Amino acid sequence: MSMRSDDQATRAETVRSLFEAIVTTRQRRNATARPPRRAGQPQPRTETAQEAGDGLYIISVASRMLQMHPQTLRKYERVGLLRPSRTDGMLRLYSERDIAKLRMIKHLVDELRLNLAGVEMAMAVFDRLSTARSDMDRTPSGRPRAFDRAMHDILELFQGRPA
Amino acid sequence: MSMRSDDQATRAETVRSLFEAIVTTRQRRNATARPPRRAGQPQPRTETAQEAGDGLYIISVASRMLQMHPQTLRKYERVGLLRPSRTDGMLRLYSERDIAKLRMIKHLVDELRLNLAGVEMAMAVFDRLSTARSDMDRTPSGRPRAFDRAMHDILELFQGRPA
DNA sequence: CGTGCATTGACACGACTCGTATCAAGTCGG
DNA sequence: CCGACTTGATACGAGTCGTGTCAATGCACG
Repeated sequence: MSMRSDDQATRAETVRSLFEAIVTTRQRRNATARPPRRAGQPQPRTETAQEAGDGLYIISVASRMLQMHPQTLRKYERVGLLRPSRTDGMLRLYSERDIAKLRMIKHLVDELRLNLAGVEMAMAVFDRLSTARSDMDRTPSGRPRAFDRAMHDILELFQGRPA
Repeated sequence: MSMRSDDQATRAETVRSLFEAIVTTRQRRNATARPPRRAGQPQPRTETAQEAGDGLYIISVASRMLQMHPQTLRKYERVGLLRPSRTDGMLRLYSERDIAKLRMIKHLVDELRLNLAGVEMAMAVFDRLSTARSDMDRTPSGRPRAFDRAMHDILELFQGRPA
């Protein structure tokens, strides 16, 4: 009882990083434009049609990474939970941030048993909270307003704002 | 199109009060112990089996007030969303606060299409937020801590805290 | 103190949601 | 140009949720 298995511990750690991943990815996207991809390297990667480089994955690769069915990924996009970019030929391209988001969705659905409406709500709440958090870090003087705005937004979410 | 029907307007007002009702009821419960029930009065109420007095309603009355099926109310209690008090004979007694909670649940299920797991999550988030709010009002000096604690709690909810 | 109506818990059924399987048509890269 | 992959659409099984029904029990009223 008092002993946590290693599996439990690592799973908890993974879960904790689900949400951090999304904000950090968002921050990185704003901060550094593109650090990797050294120019001199001759790109010895095999790079079949599977990979599009630079942290973009087509659906087969993404679904294998996430252990999720490709049709599930397509359905999530269909209901508006996600919007991966596309190639010219309309092939889906999942970014690292998309992957993190999908991992979070998978957790909310599989572990917490939320339906897709609940997932949408949870992600919206999370978004408002992390926005307030970063606003507070940026301008500590406006802390109360940030919280009040987040609370107001979340209350409106609960009240069924369509947008 | 540009004209909102009275029905829409009143419904929006009702929805806005759903959440307020819960906190105000909670506050009232803490503030004044029990103002009604004058001792000298001979209790001239007809009081069929329908009413238990003092803002307590048996299931048939509650379900009629809320336009919800009695079995639905029982199921909500069964899954842990609610815990109405009971008479000695195990009859359910729904308080005003229970009614407000049920109204909120009805909205989350019917309008926002959440499943019961989502309802539980939403109510827990709402609880953490309103707790933080009242903490902040009580001790303005500890504002940042209140927000951080609420955010931390909500994050843990998303991570699947069983309790 | 009995009689009739309401409530209790348990079970079952229909509608809906969600993940998955399948299909023909179109896309991609060698 | 060809084979492997992706696309959107459709269909099916499993699970959830609201509701209906049932026998047993509680409660108010005469």
